[in-house]
Amino acid sequence: MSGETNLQQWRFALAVARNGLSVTSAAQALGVSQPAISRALKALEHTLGFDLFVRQGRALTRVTPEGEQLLDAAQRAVAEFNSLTALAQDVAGDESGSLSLATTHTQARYVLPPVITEFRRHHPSVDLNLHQGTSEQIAEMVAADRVQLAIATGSEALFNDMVLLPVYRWHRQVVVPRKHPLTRSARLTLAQLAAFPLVTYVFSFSGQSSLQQIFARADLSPKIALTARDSDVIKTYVRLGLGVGIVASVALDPREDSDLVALDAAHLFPIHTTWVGFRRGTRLREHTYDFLAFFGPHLSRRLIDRASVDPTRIPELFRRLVLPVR
Amino acid sequence: MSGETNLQQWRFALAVARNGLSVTSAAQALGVSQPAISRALKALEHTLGFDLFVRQGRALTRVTPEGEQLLDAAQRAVAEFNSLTALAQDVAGDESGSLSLATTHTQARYVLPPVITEFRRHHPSVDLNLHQGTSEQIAEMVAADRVQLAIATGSEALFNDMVLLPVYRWHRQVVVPRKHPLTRSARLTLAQLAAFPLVTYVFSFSGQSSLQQIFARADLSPKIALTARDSDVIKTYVRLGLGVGIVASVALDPREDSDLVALDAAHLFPIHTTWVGFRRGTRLREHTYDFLAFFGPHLSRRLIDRASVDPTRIPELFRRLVLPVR
DNA sequence: GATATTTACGTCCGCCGTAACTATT
DNA sequence: AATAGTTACGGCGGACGTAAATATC
Repeated sequence: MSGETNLQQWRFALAVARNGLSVTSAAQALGVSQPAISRALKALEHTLGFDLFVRQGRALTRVTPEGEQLLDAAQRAVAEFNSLTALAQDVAGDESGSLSLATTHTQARYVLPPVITEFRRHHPSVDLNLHQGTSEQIAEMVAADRVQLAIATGSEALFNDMVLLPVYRWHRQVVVPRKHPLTRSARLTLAQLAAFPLVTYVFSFSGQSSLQQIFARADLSPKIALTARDSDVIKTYVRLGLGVGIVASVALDPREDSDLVALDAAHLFPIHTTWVGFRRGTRLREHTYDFLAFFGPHLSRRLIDRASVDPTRIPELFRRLVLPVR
Repeated sequence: MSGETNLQQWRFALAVARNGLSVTSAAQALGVSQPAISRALKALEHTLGFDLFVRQGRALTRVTPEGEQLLDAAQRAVAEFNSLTALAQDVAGDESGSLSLATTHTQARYVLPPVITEFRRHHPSVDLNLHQGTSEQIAEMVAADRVQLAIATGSEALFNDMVLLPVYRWHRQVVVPRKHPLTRSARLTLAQLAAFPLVTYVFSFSGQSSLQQIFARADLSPKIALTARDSDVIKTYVRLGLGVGIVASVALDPREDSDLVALDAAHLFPIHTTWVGFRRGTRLREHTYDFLAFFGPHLSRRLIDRASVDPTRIPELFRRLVLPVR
């Protein structure tokens, strides 16, 4: 190995690895020209004396075994340097900076607005980037290092190497128009529900603990009138009488949705936990700690730090905490 | 904070901190000109927006509180980057590089020669730097990051933030010329010893478990004929009949010292453990693992890695190991 | 006046972006 | 043809060393 490598080269290589082995998208993600990446990568591999990526023609097809090892170590080095920078800014009392987060529709639409408002009030000069997407898209943004925080419900398996902190729990509610037959029922049952066409989230019908399976276990197979990606669409179609809606409890606004009747369904479906996550090895800025505290008041700095050090202890650390149910 | 800091700046700042806040010696240690450090430091502090060092006039007198925090984090970042580089070289199968170690006279003179020989045979292209000094000097070299490995006996307190692995144990032996009265004694006692002037190491008479105290506890106060810094000097004066020598057991060579008689003194003085240490957070090169294995065959890669991860477990990890006594 | 740090200056090297080129589909 | 990566070129900026200046003791 002749010569020195530098952090920038590793940053570039990591960006390539994280952006589907595409030099172009890595360049876009980092805001540099594409030749810059291409050249730096070549120089890096040259000083290393071996390749990090396998090429087919000019395209990168996969990471070499050596690359796996080194990119892993490089990730740690880059993370450590980023932590240093974050610490420096905090010590400087520098209020600027950015906070980028990715979350789902329901969180962005119903849960986060007051949190964001509060945050902006305390940190007006931090520029906030909120990205909305499916769990998969959120996971992708995290993987490509485009966001610092991820907020989602379930799908923990998609977020490897992250520290996932439970924030609050919610259950499903059934929504129907006024005067719907179900409003006369004192305590809903699955059988009653299954008698009507259902309108609910797309993802509620796939996966392990899907609604499908819950009904199936009771030997019921309800008709699905419509699956949507967000609660607003669901409520719209419930209003049109298309069927009975099943939405997250947080997605109901007493005022806005006063034309609808919400029926408790906590006893029918399992409870969900919404979490917020960040990459392991990241040092959070002061303002990020603040954001987390606004989001979940139990998320004290002390608790977050402990969880960061050893994420396997998270269940234990949160066991005694009574998370709010919304 | 405006602009970016870079690793080099932090390396420089760390070097200054580690070299007694002297810009000049930091420059020498890093092999760069002194203005380079001075300038980089100024630039770093400027982008940070606050000072890392307190100045009195032009001289640096101490580290600021902010500096403490940041240099600590910077150390981690730099160490992580160095680890990356070390890994890269190993993955490249790069046999070059260097291994620098600091140790005491006894180790350098009696214990290390075969280790070094073996090492050179396996890694002829690694250039080896062996520095000899007192425990304090060794600690200083470690602190200034001028050596990767330190080998010493006792003085653990001087080597903070290091991983210290026990290698072997040794006891003291009494050496006298042939026909010395003590050679007739079957089993030495402190009282017998105290009847003669003693010749031994300087450091054996200072500190916690010094010879002085051992004799004092037995109400004895032997006459000290000479204290030397190395065993060769001691043996020389024993040969001249100046007194009875007390040396490390490893410092006796059956052939070379055939004109002297060695008397067992293991029952009189506490046993010592010689250790080898390296800074926490360092990633060792392959050849360094090899060196350690040659030095202490029980120092397997697995054991070293475990000890590195959590040095507090070292006593536990080594408990079941029977260290050789020499 | 000696020592250590800072400032000044000239040079060089490295990295970047634009643009042209090339391989692959 | 379009897409993605590489090579070529010109320019800018950062970092270094030498040398001079300036504090500080």
